[in-house]
Amino acid sequence: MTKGLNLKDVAKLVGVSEMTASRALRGAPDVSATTRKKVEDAARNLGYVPNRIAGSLSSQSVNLVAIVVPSLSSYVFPEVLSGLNSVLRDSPLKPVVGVSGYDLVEEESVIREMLSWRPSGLVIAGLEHTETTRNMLRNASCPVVEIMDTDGDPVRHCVGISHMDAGRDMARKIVAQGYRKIGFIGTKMPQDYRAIKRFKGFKEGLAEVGLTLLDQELFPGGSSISRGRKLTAEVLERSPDLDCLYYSSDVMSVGGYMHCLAEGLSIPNDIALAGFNNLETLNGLPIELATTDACRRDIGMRAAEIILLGETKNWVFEKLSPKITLGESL
Amino acid sequence: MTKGLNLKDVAKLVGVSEMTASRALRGAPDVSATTRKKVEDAARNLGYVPNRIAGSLSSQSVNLVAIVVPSLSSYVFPEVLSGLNSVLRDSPLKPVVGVSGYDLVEEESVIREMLSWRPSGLVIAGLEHTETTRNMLRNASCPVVEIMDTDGDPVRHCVGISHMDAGRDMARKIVAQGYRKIGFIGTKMPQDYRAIKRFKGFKEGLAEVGLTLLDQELFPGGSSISRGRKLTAEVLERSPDLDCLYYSSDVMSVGGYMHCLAEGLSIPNDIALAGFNNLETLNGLPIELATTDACRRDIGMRAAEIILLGETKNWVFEKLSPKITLGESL
DNA sequence: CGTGCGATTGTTAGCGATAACTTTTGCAGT
DNA sequence: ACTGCAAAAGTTATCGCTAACAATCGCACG
Repeated sequence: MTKGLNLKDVAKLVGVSEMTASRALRGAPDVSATTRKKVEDAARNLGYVPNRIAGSLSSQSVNLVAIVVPSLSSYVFPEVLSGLNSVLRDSPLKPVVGVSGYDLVEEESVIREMLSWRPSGLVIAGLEHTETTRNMLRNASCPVVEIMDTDGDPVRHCVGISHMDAGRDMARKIVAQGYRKIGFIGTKMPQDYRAIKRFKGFKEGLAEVGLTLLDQELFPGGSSISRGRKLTAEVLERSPDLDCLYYSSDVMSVGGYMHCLAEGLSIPNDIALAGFNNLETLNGLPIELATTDACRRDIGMRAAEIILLGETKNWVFEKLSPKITLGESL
Repeated sequence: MTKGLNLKDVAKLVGVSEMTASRALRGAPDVSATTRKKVEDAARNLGYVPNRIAGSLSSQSVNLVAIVVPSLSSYVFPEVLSGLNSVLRDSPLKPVVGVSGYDLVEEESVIREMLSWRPSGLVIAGLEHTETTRNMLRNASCPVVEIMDTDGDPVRHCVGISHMDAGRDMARKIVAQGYRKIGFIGTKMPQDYRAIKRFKGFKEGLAEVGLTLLDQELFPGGSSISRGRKLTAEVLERSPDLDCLYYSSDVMSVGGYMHCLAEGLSIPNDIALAGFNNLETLNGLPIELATTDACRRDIGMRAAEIILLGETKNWVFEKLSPKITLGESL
């Protein structure tokens, strides 16, 4: 930040005051067309890039929306971002992304960093935060939206789905399809609160008809097709009786499908599979795998709309309804 | 940005000057342990979040690194980010991500926005930019690194691979394996310059032994498994003679594999497949698909290291060597 | 040719922090 | 008790831009 090229240089070159140059470049009114053009040309020729740090400090406004997500290495959050983007595109607000790595302490530090730039809005995935984080959210002077999840106690605005319900509903569908020897395979298990809620809801759904899980595998690492395949192999090895597997993510269920392909298992006759998220990955597979659509894009869009409203007093609480697809694997 | 909670409030509460409070909170020297503790407690109790806009304007330094990528909706760039992150984690610098959507005009606007915050570094994917963008990059007072690609004319630092070479090398491998009736399937074709370069290099590689493509399909939309499957079906329908298909992306070749599964085609006997990127997706498949590892994580790490050096005069030009995996599909 | 009012342009005063410099404090050493 | 000096705390001046208010300018109009 050494290069000294500022508004004064542009103004001097044109022979107007800084104020006039400022107005011209911002497209503010009260500047004659000729002056505006001269200023714009000068700015372009000099390669002037406005200093938004100074501008924001002065105008007390920042055109940024902070988005904090646990990870970008899955198709889940990029699609939320895409929804956010599609709405923010038509506004002066720009999204800025931070990654918390499924770690509440890291999340706290990322959020503090974001808030220190005084954004016009803050969007965070999840309802679980450190107490300090919750305090920061409460004190923030911009709209704050917690997204993805509605099972809990939002600090401010909230848009998401109930993962408890999603798990329970899938359990009911599975039971309704006649499966009784059911297993669960989850990843990021201690850290991914939403996956835990689905797991909990799922078990409750089974309990409604007196069923319990025949087997389960809770893997601490992240989801991947290869991991899904490996864990499926392990679980089926030790519990060959299973007739249905519910996964915490579609990525994992695809891995399960790969295992079945490799082993020549027939789906859903030998084993039924169900995942979660309705990821794009499911689309080109030879068979359609059961899943729950998590409304990711909608959630992103609604969050953006709430930010644009600028409301910081009457909190929005919006619970979307995820839809289950049975496909051919249940 | 209305809430008035600033350093003065904290200082007043403790009964010290703003300067002392500032020093205490930044961990600067020349503050007694007792005063520091009092200030920290007061800040915590008030829920004070420093205003980095003011701080940066004053100190003329910003702890942000701007990263501009075409898209987050593929595994390609998140992995670059992960590499960047892993290096920046141990520094005071924070990554901030912007998305250009494979659009040079949008890229220009995103980069201008980023530079207006006077970051400590800028990382951009690709070597193709508008002339205005190139000017901004030249004038930027922070280190600028163009990543992913080395076939072209970098403005500043550059870390990447030669996609021309990558395409040519794959062509040679394919020829060496004995295939002669070769097709190509690409996506994002007018916009993805790197995919175009691979395609070009690939055709040159074939030309070295007097071969030309038997068929090709250049799809303007993005990659997906379903798209890969569909296009593979179309191409094989109209050109049943093909013995090998090269795709612009692993996502597409997986789609091709899905087509083969569904149609009962044997790989590589009926048709050989090769993709690009070495995405994680390839890992759990029943067979190992041929691909080129694009060194994405390494590129991210090297870019971060260059930014940390802070060098703005002697440009680094680093060309990494991608490795080809033949797998079982070639 | 002076008046008046809208269109333009300029001037002044911060925004909230920090760099650089100055002043005060605390206390060892004589 | 007094000097000397490092440690601790305070003052002042910006950083680059914009809000708010003040001053001109240009020209239609009576």
